[in-house]
Amino acid sequence: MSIEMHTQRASSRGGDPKRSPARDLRIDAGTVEIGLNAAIVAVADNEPVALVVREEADASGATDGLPFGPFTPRDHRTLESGLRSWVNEQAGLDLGYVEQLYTFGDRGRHAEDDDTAPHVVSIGYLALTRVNDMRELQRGSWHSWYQYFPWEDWRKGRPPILDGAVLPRLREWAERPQRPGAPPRPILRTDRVRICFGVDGAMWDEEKVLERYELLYEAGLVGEALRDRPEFTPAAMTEEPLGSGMRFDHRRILATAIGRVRAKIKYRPVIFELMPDEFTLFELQRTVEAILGPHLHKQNFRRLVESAGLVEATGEVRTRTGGRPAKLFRFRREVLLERPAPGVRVKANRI
Amino acid sequence: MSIEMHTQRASSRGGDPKRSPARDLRIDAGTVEIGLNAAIVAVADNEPVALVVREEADASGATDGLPFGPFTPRDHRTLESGLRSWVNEQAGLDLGYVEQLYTFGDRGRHAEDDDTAPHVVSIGYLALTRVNDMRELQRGSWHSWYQYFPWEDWRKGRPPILDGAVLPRLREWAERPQRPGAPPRPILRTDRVRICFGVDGAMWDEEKVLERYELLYEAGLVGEALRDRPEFTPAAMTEEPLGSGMRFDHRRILATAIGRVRAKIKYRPVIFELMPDEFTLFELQRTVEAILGPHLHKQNFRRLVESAGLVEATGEVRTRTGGRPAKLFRFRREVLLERPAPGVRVKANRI
DNA sequence: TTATATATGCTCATATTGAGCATTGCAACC
DNA sequence: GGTTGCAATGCTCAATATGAGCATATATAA
Repeated sequence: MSIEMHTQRASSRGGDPKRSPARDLRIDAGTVEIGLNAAIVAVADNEPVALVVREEADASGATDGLPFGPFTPRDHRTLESGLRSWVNEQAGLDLGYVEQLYTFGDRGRHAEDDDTAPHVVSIGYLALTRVNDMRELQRGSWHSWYQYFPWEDWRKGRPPILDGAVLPRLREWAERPQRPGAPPRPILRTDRVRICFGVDGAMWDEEKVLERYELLYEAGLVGEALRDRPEFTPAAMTEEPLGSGMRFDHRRILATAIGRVRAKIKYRPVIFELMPDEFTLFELQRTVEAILGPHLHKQNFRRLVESAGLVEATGEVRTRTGGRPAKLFRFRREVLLERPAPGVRVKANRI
Repeated sequence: MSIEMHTQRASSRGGDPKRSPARDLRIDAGTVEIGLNAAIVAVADNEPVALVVREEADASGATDGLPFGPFTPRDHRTLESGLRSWVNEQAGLDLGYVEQLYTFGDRGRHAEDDDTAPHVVSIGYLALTRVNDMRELQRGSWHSWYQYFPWEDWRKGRPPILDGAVLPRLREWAERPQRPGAPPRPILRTDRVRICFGVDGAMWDEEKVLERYELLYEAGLVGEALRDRPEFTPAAMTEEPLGSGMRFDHRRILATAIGRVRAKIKYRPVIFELMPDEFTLFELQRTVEAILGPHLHKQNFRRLVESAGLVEATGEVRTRTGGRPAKLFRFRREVLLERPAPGVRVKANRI
């Protein structure tokens, strides 16, 4: 490949005919199919959920996946409008808050089985929605995201699966001797386990969802690794894979989405995309904790939220809270027009 | 489009022959070309620079662009390895730190002129590199990024172009009356100008580089708008476009890159990707200021950097600083193995 | 009526941050 | 050789922000 690649686009547009060979090469080797993938997230009853569609099982037996569809530039001017349009068609859901997550180009080796099949590039999106908007779904259902990532669920304290399965098996993998003659690893496996899973003095960082999933994938402990990589034959995997698997690379996209939400609510007021119009401060706190883990001091949380000007009292109260009635609040949309609108700036890593 | 889009990928792999019409439709309408675009950033002599290649002029007269090439899945397993490989071929540069920025699907209307041309989706990448690594570039040269965004250069105080040209023309655009019968705007133009450009009591947020560029694009004040949108004829644009233009959507990608670097150095130690092995704390501060703007308190900056454990003294000193000799420091790589490695946590928005 | 549970207001010790003064040590100049 | 200028470095102090807990208010349920 010695052609001047960065001039190709110019030649295809500028109409310089003598460059057509380059253009043919490009179409031949460079054409791919774009898949738009949506991690559509809500919180219902203090349970964070994602919209999941169930299809025929893949090679690993996974039936669940995220809603997705191709990007058809003929029909949609932008990627995001394409996504909104087919989520609306498929699920009957009008997305509100949408943000792009990441573009994944490698789908694991299974995608290269058929050399003539077009390569697929997945663009992952995060959408946040309210339970009110959840009616009339044509297909798909809402699943707790912790079903796919049980080690991420710290709402009842440290999840037992960590010490029961995840860490022992990761340690075995980390201490497995290297093949003789293999190059030394730039970062030790034990260090990677320590940083990702917060052991040996390191802290658990709830935002490292993707890093943890990818480490488990590399260690062959999740179903997708079994499916994608020949060295992990079913025989080699005598124990249960960790968490429910998903088709394609959808669990990776969901992991990216969870990590992004966890990071973003701390510095942008996106938590309110998940709340009904009116709510009590404790309901707001419970929603934050459903996403981050339950480590918030109640009084300080209200001080934080109120002093940042994120909410205003409606004047109403909610009774039947189990105790004293709670004032109702609504999101102060004006903060979006003020200084860089803050999120609920709860400190990361207080676990 | 009422087909079940999210099953298509399954059918193309699972081999359900009766679905081939859907597959044909997809290939016909859904195939695109992937362009990998690199914003390769360095800081030389306290000037933040990006690698720019110069080609034939486009419709707006722009000759500068970012290095880019197509993604050829046949040759490269991942998007990032594709990027690294052709940056190496084209520019003779071995990239170190690379991170994906954003995937842009709409290139403005000029891309739809030729209906048979494949649609291009641009995946933007940010790469950080050192001046030492800058030798032996086969093509391209380093340009100050403020050449393309003069309103972002606060190193000598508030840039004059803001009050001299940018804001007057934006205000004229914001106050221009709407066409009768047009739907009311969800956010007022004046509010958008206020938030993006920090006027009327709002604060200048140095991270909103992309938002500012896109507002100027929408207002028809940058060359690319002239090129892409028929309503901005050259006749309608009697004044100079703002900043140097770039080909395709490359200035948008560079804007994304600048905003990302400015945000990221505050919470991850990526600034050291731009530093030589040994440096004084003031050199480090100057590099941060080249990127963010010059608003750092020298003593507090050292306290911050040293107490975060980001650096360690080498034991050497640098003389000829103009005053007392300065201790030399190096990056403590170990922080990457400690708690979530922090950046230089200078507060945003102190301007 | 009392027990109980939550809502909410308030205090206080501690950590972090912003700003400035004081001192040190090389280099250039007389 | 001393003096002066300049940047490096050390240190203080007030203002805020943060983490934790005590105290009180007001519902519902037994």
